[in-house]
Amino acid sequence: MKKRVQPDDEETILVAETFKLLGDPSRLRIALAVMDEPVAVGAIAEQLDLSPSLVSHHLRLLRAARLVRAEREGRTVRYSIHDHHIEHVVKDMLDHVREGDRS
Amino acid sequence: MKKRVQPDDEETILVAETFKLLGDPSRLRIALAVMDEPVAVGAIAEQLDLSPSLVSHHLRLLRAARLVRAEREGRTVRYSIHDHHIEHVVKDMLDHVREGDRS
DNA sequence: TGAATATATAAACAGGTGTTCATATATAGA
DNA sequence: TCTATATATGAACACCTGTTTATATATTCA
Repeated sequence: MKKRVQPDDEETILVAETFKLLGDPSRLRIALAVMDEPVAVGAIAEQLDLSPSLVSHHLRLLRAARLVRAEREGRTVRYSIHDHHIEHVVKDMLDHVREGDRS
Repeated sequence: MKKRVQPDDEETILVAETFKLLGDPSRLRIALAVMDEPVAVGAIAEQLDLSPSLVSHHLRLLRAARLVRAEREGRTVRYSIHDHHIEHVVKDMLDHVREGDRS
């Protein structure tokens, strides 16, 4: 129950790996696409104009890092953002980028 | 002054690029190292056991993305985290990772 | 100016990674 | 079972990226 502040090496690597997942445009778009509601793999692929195979590949990684969660419903599997935590991280970073443009 | 929610393609790529920067262990460690106070390049290199050259390389990227800021003081240049925004992003992600370990 | 220290930059290489294509698995309905 | 649809997985490849090494720039002090 002790609240550590500075991460050890293992945690640092885990955090970096998670950031890296969001560091790819396709994966980030997928994460954004499932932000509001559960979306099926095929629907994500259509919306983002990516192959279902590629979307599935990325979803597996995102899921392994608990960035998204899956729920099966018959033949389709719907993915959604894992929790509000991740939502905040993405939105905060978006705010950071938007603060940067002097337009 | 309009508050957009969904990023366009350009913003998405920028956000991804910024996440990618934090997605490398060395760069993340550097970002963490300058979290509390401005630290000189050489001091960061010593503390993290990285070459000054490598640290400088990474700092240039972090600086270009406004993740850190630099202030020169004579021969030394001290770097610090750019703002609390970035601090939150990193700490939130750390929390996410820590929620994951069932130990 | 010249030497010493602190950063920064350039080129090059090895290892990693996103994507595609082919194939496999899973579920539903007939 | 057979067919059709929705996801998932494996292998291969082209491109990218972190790191090293060498060199350059910047600042201080004598």
